[in-house]
Amino acid sequence: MPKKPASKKASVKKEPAPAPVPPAKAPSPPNAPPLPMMPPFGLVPGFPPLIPPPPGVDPAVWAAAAAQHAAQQPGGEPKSKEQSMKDAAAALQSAAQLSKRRRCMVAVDEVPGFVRTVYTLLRVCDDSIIGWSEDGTQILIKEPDRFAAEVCPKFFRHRNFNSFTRLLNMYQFHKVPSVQRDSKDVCFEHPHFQRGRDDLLPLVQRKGAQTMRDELMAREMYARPPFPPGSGVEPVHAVGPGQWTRRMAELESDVRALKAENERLKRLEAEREALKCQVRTQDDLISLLQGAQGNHAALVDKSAIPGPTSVPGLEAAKRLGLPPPPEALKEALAQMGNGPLMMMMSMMSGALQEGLARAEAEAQAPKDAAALLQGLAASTPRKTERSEDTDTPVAKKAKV
Amino acid sequence: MPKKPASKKASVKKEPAPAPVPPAKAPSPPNAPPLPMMPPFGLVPGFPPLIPPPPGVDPAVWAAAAAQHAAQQPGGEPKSKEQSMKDAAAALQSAAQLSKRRRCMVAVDEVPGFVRTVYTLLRVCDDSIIGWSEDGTQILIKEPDRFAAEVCPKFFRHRNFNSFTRLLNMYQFHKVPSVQRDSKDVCFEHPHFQRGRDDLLPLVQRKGAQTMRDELMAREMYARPPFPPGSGVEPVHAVGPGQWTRRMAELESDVRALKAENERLKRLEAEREALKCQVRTQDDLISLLQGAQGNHAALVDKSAIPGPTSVPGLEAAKRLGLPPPPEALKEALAQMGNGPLMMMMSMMSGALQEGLARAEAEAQAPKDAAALLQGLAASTPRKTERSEDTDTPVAKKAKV
Amino acid sequence: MPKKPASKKASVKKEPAPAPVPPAKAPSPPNAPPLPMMPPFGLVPGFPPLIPPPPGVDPAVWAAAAAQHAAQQPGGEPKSKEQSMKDAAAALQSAAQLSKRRRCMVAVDEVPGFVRTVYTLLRVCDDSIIGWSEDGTQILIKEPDRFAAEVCPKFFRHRNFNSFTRLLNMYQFHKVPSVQRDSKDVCFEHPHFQRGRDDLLPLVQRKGAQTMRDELMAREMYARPPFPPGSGVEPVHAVGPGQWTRRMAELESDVRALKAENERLKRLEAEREALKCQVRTQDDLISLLQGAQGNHAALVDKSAIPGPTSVPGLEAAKRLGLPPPPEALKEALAQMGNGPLMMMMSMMSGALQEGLARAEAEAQAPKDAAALLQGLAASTPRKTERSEDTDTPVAKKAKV
DNA sequence: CGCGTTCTAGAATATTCGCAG
DNA sequence: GCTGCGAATATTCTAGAACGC
Repeated sequence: MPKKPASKKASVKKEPAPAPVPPAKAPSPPNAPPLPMMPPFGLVPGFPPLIPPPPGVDPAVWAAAAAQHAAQQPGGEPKSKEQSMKDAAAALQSAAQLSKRRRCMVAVDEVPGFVRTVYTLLRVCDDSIIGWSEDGTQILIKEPDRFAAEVCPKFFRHRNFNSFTRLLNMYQFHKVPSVQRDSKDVCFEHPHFQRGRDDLLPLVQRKGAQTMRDELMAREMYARPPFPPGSGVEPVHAVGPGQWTRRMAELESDVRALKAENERLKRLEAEREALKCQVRTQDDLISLLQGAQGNHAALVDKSAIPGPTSVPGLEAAKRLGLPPPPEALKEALAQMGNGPLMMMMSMMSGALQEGLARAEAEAQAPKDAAALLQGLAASTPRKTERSEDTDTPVAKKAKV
Repeated sequence: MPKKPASKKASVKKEPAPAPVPPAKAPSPPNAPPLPMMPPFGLVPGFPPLIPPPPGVDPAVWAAAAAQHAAQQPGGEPKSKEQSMKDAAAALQSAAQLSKRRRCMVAVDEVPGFVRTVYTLLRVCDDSIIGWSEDGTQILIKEPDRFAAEVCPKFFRHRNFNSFTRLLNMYQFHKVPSVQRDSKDVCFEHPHFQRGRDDLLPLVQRKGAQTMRDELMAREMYARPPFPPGSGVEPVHAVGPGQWTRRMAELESDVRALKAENERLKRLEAEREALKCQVRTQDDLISLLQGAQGNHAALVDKSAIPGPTSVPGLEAAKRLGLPPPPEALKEALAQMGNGPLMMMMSMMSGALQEGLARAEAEAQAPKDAAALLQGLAASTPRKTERSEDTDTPVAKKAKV
Repeated sequence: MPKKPASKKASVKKEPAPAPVPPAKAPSPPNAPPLPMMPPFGLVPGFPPLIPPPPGVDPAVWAAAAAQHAAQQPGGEPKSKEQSMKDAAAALQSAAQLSKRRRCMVAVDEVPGFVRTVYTLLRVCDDSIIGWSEDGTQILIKEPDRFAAEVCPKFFRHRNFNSFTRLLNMYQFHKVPSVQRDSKDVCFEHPHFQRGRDDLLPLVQRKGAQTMRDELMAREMYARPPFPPGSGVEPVHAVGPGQWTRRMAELESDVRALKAENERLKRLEAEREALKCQVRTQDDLISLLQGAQGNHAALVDKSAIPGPTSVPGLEAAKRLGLPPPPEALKEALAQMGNGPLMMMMSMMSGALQEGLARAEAEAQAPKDAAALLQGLAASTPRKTERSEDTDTPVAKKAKV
């Protein structure tokens, strides 16, 4: 697995001014050495030193510890615990994130962020709130309330004790029933989570983590599934192993077909896109016609319809904050009596009738009819294989 | 699925001190009524009132709005915006959580917490940072930086603009590219997220919402092919379907789903095809109307419209000055009994008659016509299988 | 893998104009020469010198740096940072382009343009905005906002921080979460991107770069997972160990793509649905217009338009006993050469025939005409390849 | 074809709620 | 009762995909 141990320690300096999470108040003395480079672990007073030579330690984690250490360096004065916790929390935040994000199919020996966070948390928090059990195999939250209110928000994005326990459970910690009935302290443990044993931390893994899962699974499964593309094996247990080859082939075939199909759909989709534009344009046109109807002079200039987006009526409706009721238009149209169209129609009908009358009047001559007929006959059939096509609709309408 | 909308309001109080996310400083005025219950909506100044009787409104949300309202009640003085935002944020925090959590297989008309949060956020936040677009259809984040730094932590558990956008995308919002290149403002929209339309909010749903979950799950479960591994072989490491088995199963499941999906799409495609025809017909009609109208007002020619409005045949006909390529119309006509068109045509028949009549009048050479006719008839290849077909219509009409 | 670090320096001179290496004059201004340097590299104060003989350095880049350096020579006064950055950006612009174009199937040791740009950027930009981490292993963007607004446009074609990070990710940089939760500074790192180590830059390659192609391929092939179990089977089809892996990967990739595609199509389908509604509405509108036209008062009831099948207009027309065949747009129509109309007219030929026939009937020579007609129709050339013959007369007449 | 820019989605972890044993 | 877990959303980092050059 690819690991990048190099440059790890260096990254410690990454946190120039750890300036922990919350306050901006003098995170670190300006003149103070930015970040002492010495091995950062094992410096928290009262706690066993972390293994000095971090073997497979994630650089970020190392950095976190360093940051915390640095924060404590100046002096263990007032903020001692306070500030150190803050710093540690901050450092951990990033460390956790780092290791996690980077993970994705990580090496098996990676320490989950949460685990690291809790581990650090135990070192920097006030013992009156949370700490190790005497034997160093359990976590003892003595004051759950304070822990939730004061500690949680510094290390997590919440202030609920339940959220903390949820994650503990997620990482396979288990609650240890308190001996005393009334005591409010809570106790958790994990076989591989022990004081001073951060070498075991990588074994504390999330429930559904695929960290090594894949590898293990694969190895476990061993290549059972992809059973050798038919050799002489399938026949034996026809149902079983040979299945794989067949399934594989089917899958590939299906995928090929689907791809082709989708290709076709995509093409059609493009066509649809054009259709959309067309509809939009029609919409504009209709609006225009309607507008012209209402006001002969005020014709909407089409040039005013720059893009496909502007649909006069719609825009107006939008601006008015109206629910877009298409009926409104229709109603309005109905009420206002359609000017242009009606005009046009009436005009047409008038002219037609007139023309017809005239034609009739003039139609005394059969020869004329013949001439007409000629033209007619010539034009009618037009390469239509089945003339019904041409005639039928017309005929029907004519009858009406 | 079981719904228990009742008891919502009560649960609001579940968060004793919502104490918003960040600091512990005075989460809410000690004396202020925790959560006034009166109808809370429509009180934010400057924004259109929400519909008074919330139809599908989640009780928790209602409570949240109430809280926000209450916060503003005391006085609109200094912290007006400030404090109101804070309170709203706090209330929303819990409300959102509540409504969401409670959801689990929710009814479709529930409003996701995030959506409600954003909606409220838009009412209480400084307009110089974030607000509605003019027409109320878009979210306009005018100052993303300030939004991330100041607003986000009040309504969410983070201060990253990206996290905000991620969720917007999750809820199917889409970014609207800014017109100006240099402007840093960001714009998002969702078809059902509009100002003053909280009745539409239930339609804004998360991507993988469980609404469909059931269906998917069922389908996937139903087709559980993943179990093919040899019968007698796997038991050994029956630990779990390994990598390969799992991947294979997933693949097959996916392919199945895709097939079904494509099937559906294909069906819809057919529908689309009909739509196209309809549009084409409409286009022709509009052209016609336009042309008629053109007499009066000289309307802009449709060809001036940028979009792909052209109906191949029609456009071509226009440009060529017309030799009639009627197939397009015919097809459309044939495929869809289009009322308007038929009407049009019937009406036009008159015009044609007139035109013919005139032609007749101009036809001074009857004999020529007759001769031509004769010649034509004589020379014409007789290969017409059913000449009646051709004649019939004419005959019929003649009878009329 | 083939590496050709050698010959690089030589190639430097390849770029003649760039005023390469030796802007000898005033190598370093008195106080703080931003970028003094003879051989352009390795002179930045406070930073370890770049390796004088740039091994994998692209000539163009080298030239770019030189150019930038030269530009600064005159004086490192006011614009020092400002101008230098500008120049560097400009130089890089071209350099990047050049080197890239030149590349194509690059050698493995080429430095991608973006990488070089960032590397340079780190030298010339204001440290308060972006800079190296203390240990020189990470990029620290202290003010993302300013970086996006001020620096980005100088080195890239955008001003979005996200675009920058996208590329960083593309080149396998990883984000290092900020220590402070509230701090807005962003930190990225790449194992081979370190201060003063431009000899490592060639190792910073784009994700899909062909450089690694080989390695990846090899590794994947190598990881012949599905194949382990079979005992005596593999040998048979030992064609390729990675066969199964590859096929599987391809399948999965395909399925992913198909899923995404279908997702898109589904979305579009929804859009289409809206389109359908729109079309329907338009249809109604057109019907309405027409109806109004034919009869001012008799508006078709919308409720009567259930589906696309109903033909309101026609029905109305029927019921109203539409005024016969209307119109005569004659000259108007003829003049404006209206395509659709002409088309219509041609299609109306049937109706025309009828009208003519009727006229004829009323005329004095019914039978003659009828006879002629019949003969004509029967003999009429159906499916005449050249419809012009047929159509022309009619068209001509109509136009007249 | 490749790269850069943009928008969106994937993938892993974190936080919350509710249920079951 | 209360621990452990499923399931949904939230947050973060990274990758996919479309488009322009």
